Amino acid sequence: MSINEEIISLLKKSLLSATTKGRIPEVGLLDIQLDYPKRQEYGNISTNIAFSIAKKIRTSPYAVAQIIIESIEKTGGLISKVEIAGGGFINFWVTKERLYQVLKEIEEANESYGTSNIGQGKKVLIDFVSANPTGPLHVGHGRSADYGDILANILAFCGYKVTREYYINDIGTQMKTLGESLKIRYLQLLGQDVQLPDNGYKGEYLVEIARTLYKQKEDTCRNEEVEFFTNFAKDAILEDIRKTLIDFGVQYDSWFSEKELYDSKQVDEVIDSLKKVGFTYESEGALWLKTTAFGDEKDRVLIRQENNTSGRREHTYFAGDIAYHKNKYARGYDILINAWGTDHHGYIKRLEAAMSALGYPANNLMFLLCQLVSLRRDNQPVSMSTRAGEFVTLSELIKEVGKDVARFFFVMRKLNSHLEFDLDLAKQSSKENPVYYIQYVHARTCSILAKAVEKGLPQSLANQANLNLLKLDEELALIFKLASLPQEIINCAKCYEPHGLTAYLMELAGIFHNYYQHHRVISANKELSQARLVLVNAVRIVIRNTLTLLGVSAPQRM
RNA sequence: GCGCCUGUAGCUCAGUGGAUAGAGCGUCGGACUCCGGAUCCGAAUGUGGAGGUUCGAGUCCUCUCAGGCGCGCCA
Repeated sequence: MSINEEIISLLKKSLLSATTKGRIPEVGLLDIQLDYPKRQEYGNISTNIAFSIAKKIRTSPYAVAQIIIESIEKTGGLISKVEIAGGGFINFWVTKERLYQVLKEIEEANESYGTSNIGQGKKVLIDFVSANPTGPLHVGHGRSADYGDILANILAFCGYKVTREYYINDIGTQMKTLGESLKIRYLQLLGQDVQLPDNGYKGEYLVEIARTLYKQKEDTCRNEEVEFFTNFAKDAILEDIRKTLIDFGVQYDSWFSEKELYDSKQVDEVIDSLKKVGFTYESEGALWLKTTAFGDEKDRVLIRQENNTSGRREHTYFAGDIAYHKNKYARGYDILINAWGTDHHGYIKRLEAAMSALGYPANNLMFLLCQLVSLRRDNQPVSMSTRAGEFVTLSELIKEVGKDVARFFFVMRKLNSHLEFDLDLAKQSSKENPVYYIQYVHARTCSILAKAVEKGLPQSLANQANLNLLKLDEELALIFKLASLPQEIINCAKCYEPHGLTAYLMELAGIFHNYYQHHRVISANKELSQARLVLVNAVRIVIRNTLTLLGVSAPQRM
């Protein structure tokens, strides 16, 4: 049990004892909130439980707090002091002995320190990035990729069974346009005077793909159908996307093709199901879904009006997406997470409506919207147009600032905030750059541990060292910070927000650097050195585990 | 026009309805015979505006101002 769990358990026992003795009326189930106070004089952990109880039974928070702490068990070696402050806050101080125990736990758990089981094996599908294969990933996709991957890491750490999935929109109007655009680029290479239409893909990358095609097949493709070019472009672009994501440290468990949903008739089937439940109708030559029945602003089209040029009735993207989500449910996931760009927010209602129409529970279908990213260089916003000399692709960003920096910067902000990526700061290799500041702690701890070996100090194991020697305030604060990692991770998992971990790392790094600056780890006092080496090793493990969750490397030397 | 999101320090942003609102950058001033100076210590600056709910509001509600995004039989 973690320290937080132990305190919650103490509080529950205390409340139970107080209510059975009739000192506090029965108040029903309470969600006990613990907090890490900002000020040292408020202890290690505090709770506002007395305020919530006082509100329900209309009495003073101070009186309730008084009763609670009188009923609290003070044996058990967890708490050294309990106080009431600020009119009803209950503040706890954790014993040194319990903190030393944490050092042992960290050493023993090693790579798995920070894990928990709040997920209880529930299956989660995270669908993220899923950019159309019509061009390279840009920096906005980078943020989604970073977010989705880190969220997946965190949920896995918390005991969920996680699948990372990329949904490929490999069919439909855009794919056709892509094929047409490539064909024109190819024919241009052959010297033909043909121009891209206004809606064509104008990016330089398609010219390069045309060159690749020419290298492979020379001029033998001039009479191929558009579909041939679509496939060639799609494969080349998907390969580029995959490679960029791997360079970024993001690996998917599953790549899901929209086209296969059509080929295997799953789209037709889901439309039949929707017809059967009576939520569809024909109008103006199209098939509509009555999403307004579920709170959408207007009804949405599933199958489009007959197209003049193709003479066919084509499905909308929406139709495919309904089949896709039905398929996700059918695969037995408990939680479906869609990490989308904020520009898709208008689309959420209609998809929820469709799933409700099919009878699926809406509450385990999550939409997490990722706000836009802007770049800043030389204190100026960088234009996001594809003008020459100004990068916009994720791949270029990785080349310029490095994977570690890019990943850390993308996750520093709350998902819902606009993110301004400061390239100048990102490229500084000094303390100004938070990534190096944190990685430096890891390198430093490794270096200290190596120095200890060099000096012939025996291998320091927590259960062999005399940890009682760690009694400085800085040391106890450092250990307490290490002790709070599992709870920090749980908090991130509960609200699907990983950015708290960057703040955690900054704080931990600050405490450590300060400690290091003022106290020698390895000194003439061998026993003390041993104890401090255990602490340093624990810091190393916590920094490494947290950076790993963030997809950032933990270098031993820098 | 309608809908969603965002307004917190000079800049970029944290901040589960709780205690004296924090961090990084930038600015200014300091610290090294040492286990890594890619480090450390110190200083200044405040919630867009108006009401309301509450014992308590940056956080919840209403209005207002400013910015972003969306409002296709595109995806």
